[in-house]
Amino acid sequence: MAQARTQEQDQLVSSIVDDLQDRIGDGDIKIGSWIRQERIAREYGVSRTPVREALRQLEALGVVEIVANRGARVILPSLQDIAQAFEVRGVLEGHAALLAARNIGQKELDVLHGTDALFQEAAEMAGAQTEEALAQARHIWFQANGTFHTTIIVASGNRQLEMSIEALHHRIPRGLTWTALGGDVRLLKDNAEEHARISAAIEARDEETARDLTIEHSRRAQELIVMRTRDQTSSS
Amino acid sequence: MAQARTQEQDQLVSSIVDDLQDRIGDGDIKIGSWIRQERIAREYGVSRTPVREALRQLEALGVVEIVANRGARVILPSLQDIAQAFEVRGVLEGHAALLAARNIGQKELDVLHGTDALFQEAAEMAGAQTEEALAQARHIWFQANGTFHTTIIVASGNRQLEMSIEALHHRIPRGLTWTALGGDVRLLKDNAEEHARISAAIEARDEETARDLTIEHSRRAQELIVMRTRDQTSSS
DNA sequence: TCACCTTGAATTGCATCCAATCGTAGCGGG
DNA sequence: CCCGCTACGATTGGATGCAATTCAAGGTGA
Repeated sequence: MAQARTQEQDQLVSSIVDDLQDRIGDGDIKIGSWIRQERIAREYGVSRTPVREALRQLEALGVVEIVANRGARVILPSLQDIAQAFEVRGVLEGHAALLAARNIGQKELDVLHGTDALFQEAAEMAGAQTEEALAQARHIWFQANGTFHTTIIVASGNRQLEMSIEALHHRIPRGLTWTALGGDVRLLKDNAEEHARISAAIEARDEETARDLTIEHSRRAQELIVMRTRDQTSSS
Repeated sequence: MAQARTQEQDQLVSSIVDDLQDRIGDGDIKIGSWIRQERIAREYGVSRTPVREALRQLEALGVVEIVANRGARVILPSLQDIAQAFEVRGVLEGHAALLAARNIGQKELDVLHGTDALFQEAAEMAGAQTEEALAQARHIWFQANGTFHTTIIVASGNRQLEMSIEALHHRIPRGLTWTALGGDVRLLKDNAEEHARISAAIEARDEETARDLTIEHSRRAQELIVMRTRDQTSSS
């Protein structure tokens, strides 16, 4: 096992970082919980050294906080943190959409339009209301949403913008938007509509509209999340 | 020596990170140069272990790149990277200015206006053209510029925005704007004027103007830097 | 009963050690 | 003279060991 590692060269640390990030994103590692070096090291079959380096990176990324002599804990953002992150996200992705409207190529436009159908499909599938259909709708929506935003950001052609947005995303739990949409067909249809309108504005090379719609899109998600979180915390 | 360390608790790694960042920012460690773990470790009187963790953090911060089995190198951003970073910076700080216009308090407003005189002073001092006066002008300008931007960002009240901007700043060499201004009295006066206009817009609670002026301010700095860099590289 | 102290398991922080890798200088064959 | 190969120094990558710290449980005395 240690031998296989010599193949992977160094990417050991980065692969641990990526994997931990995924596990945190997927909820496998709970928000606010402690991450034990020894445990992670055993899971990956390595010593604590690379694990510690990975945790340091996650700290710099804003994913965990390291408390002296206590260890690393997954950061638990407050509702205000999340709301503010969505505001920044709107500004950044809005600008990405503006640039995308200017710079996007036909190929990427096709990819963008390809997601339209997926968003529709997810919305309709959620109508079935069965556990299974919802899970599948969730999967499709995630796929489409990821592709949609990534495509726009890459199409913007601004790598610094890309990095800033990515860093921001790492600081907020994944899947919040989907949770806020809550499988509500009405909301999902609206969501699909918003995406389609943004695509259209980009295709029409209407930079300002693409930006404004994206900001609005982010703000809507933010409001849903805030509302939903308030409901949950007040009803529990 | 190792005993003294037990006092400092853990902040060892973070203090190394901060210090290295400063040294890179000040040009003490050159852009594009390699950072040798052993050397840094000796300088701080520690082993390589905490140094490596610090370097991992700097990697995550986008300050250095770590090449497998070769070490850490201070990232050398291309002119395009810098231009794009300034564009993003304009968008982010523009939004910060907008929020600041909404949320700033009297105390912070005073701080902001306090910088007006400093910018003026720096501009006039640069007129002397002596080596000494320039160095002092540089110092005053840096002080004022740091205070100005920090105040606006903090006054925005959005911590995620603050973090995003800070992260962005770490990715571009410091002092570029000053270099681009090049001690030119005319440019420095313009620069002072721009700052004053932004302050005024914020005080007047004119959110959109504050934002637009800030974006324009960033764009102007970007253009100066691009021009100046082009000149330097073509004339050498 | 309760405050306070002690003790020990769990865990982290750092140092040290060894293996793996890279770049280069030197060497020999063509 | 040049190309390729090898050996070696410099350096990094990861494992291990040990001291320091934290937290909690148990014990002691008033």
